[in-house]
Amino acid sequence: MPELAEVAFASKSWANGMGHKVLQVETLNASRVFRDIDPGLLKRGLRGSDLLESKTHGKKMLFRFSGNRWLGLHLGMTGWLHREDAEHPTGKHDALILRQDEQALVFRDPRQFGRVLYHRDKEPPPWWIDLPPEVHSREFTLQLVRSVLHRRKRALVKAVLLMQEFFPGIGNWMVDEILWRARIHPAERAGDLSPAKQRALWKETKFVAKGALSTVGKRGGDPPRKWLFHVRWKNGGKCPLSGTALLRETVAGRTTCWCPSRQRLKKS
DNA sequence: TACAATGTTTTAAG
DNA sequence: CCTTAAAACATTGT
Repeated sequence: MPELAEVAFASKSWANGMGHKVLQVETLNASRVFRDIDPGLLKRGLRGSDLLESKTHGKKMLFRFSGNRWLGLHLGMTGWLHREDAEHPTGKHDALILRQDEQALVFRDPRQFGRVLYHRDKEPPPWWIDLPPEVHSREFTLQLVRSVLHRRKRALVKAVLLMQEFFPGIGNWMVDEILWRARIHPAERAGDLSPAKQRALWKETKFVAKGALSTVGKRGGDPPRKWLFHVRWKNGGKCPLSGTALLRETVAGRTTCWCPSRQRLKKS
């Protein structure tokens, strides 16, 4: 589920826990989400500390606790945050539970592609510095997009949009939404895009990111009505703009949906 | 049964 | 060393 806006929304599930002490920590030690850290260290580190602040960047989440403790989370493919009752019984896929007075803050991830990081230091963790500009920020410039498309000129544009070091937070459905709006075929080579298409890619990336954040990011649920999102998940959909039957095929290893009349592949 | 699922990392090859 | 493509990871639902 989680791309840019879903991550922003999910992080709010723990908002009620801000300013409250963590009384107990439970970790599902066998879960692959702990592949980078010792869950025992995390457990001892967070017990007794206060949850102070949360941030997101792309698909990454960072939680700051008292005592110079930091928790990093990535939701992977099936991860999500939940706020449960204080008496919440530990579930099968509850990888991490922070138990507070009034509630239990849960990180649940059945498929375990998510990730838990822990850091203890006055300064933010090393994995939270030197992050690329958010795609909805002023620093995400046309010039930056052009240089990325040039550096990855032989790769398919679909694959390039999925690279988190350049387009943090953009995931599979957002790429399809962006390319559909920009009228770019997903299997086009990044270096083959005309200057006009490069600009369209930049502009629609910002549009989709901001649009998703102001809808999905605020209230959860779905993006606006006329978006490709609503028709991209199964075969038989029609383009909301042209009415053409949409195509669904694997491009760059991911299921991809596009409109063959709006998004044409330049013949080589 | 077999395949696909809103993601990253590792491995291999060029 | 850089770039690109494919496999791997683990579970659930259709």
